[in-house]
Amino acid sequence: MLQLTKKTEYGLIALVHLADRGGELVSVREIGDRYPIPKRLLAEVLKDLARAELVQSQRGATGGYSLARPAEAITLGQIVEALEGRPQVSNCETSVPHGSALPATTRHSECEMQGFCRIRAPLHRLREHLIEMLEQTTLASLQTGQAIDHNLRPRAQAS
Amino acid sequence: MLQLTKKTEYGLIALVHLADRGGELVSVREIGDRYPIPKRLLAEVLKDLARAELVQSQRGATGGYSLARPAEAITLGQIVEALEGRPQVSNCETSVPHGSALPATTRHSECEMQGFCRIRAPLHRLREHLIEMLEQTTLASLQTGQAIDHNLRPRAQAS
DNA sequence: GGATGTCGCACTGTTTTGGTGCTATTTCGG
DNA sequence: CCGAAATAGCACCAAAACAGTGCGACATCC
Ligand code: SF4
Ligand code: SF4
Repeated sequence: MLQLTKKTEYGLIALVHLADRGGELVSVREIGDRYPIPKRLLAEVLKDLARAELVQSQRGATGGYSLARPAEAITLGQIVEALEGRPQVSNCETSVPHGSALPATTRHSECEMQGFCRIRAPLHRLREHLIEMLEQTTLASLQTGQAIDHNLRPRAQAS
Repeated sequence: MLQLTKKTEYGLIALVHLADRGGELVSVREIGDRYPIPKRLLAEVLKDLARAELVQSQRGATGGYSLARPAEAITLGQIVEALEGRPQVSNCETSVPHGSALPATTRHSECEMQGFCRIRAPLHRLREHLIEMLEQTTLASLQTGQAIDHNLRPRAQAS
């Protein structure tokens, strides 16, 4: 449905919270206590984020997570990729997330009409734009509330 | 996964094919014979498209479908909306497609933290941009192969 | 009146998503 | 040294969305 998953939303929330804390170690418990998110699932999300090296983890008591780099250097694109794989618009090619978690079962995905498909190229181009958009949205911009200003300039059939 | 459904792809293919035929009546059979799409499902798609008034239908023998307006006046946004509902990025608010086909079950969707959600606003803004992007892509631009030039202008954290 | 179409809607099988269980391992604090 | 508190890994389950089908009705041309 062209919609990001709950996992991604949870991840976003966690990351924003994490960003607020600066470089401090934050436990899953702390985040889970503040937002109505199943702690267990949240933990899973953080793990994925750690695998993608967007956050650093520290095990043991007093352990937790912290951002792996400044919020300005973490993009929505990276987050989405870590949590649900590279975004695709069409159904040709299936890329698995960064880490290792996803099953990568359906290896069929060989749409029989890739050769003569009229809509394939335009769709891919659309995808590029979408990715670009995600890439321009940093965690910092989410954090400060406002932002996201990738000016897309209206064109063609205006009125 | 931020990916459009097969139904939408089928719809796109059908519409492009339809656009090529100008204003002629084209039967589901004709399209189904040219592309490896389950005819039955294709029929379902065309019906949805008709409900959304993107195509006109003519019943009876020699009947079929034709574009309801010039290809330049049909946007990807309208197509997606007809086939899978208004695109959403976050999980608050669920809008049903135009017509009547979709079940519209999940009416819960009351995310408990709408009041104090930090990521909600930015996500909504992102959604607006996405919709704008879809709205700027016309069927004509898909048909001619090239196109899609909603200049999004890079900005913020460049290097 | 029959062939060829669309219409409508319900129904089923598969895949993805959302969420949980359980056990191991790491680390701190006393 | 021991136990509490935390992450790591991985498998499992339930519910929802998606992909596809069945079938009977209605419309139109010949
Ligand atoms: S080939 Fe055309 S139809 Fe098949 S998946 Fe790629 S885009 Fe969709
Ligand atoms: S409120 Fe925040 S978390 Fe809840 S759905 Fe809207 S965006 Fe996602």
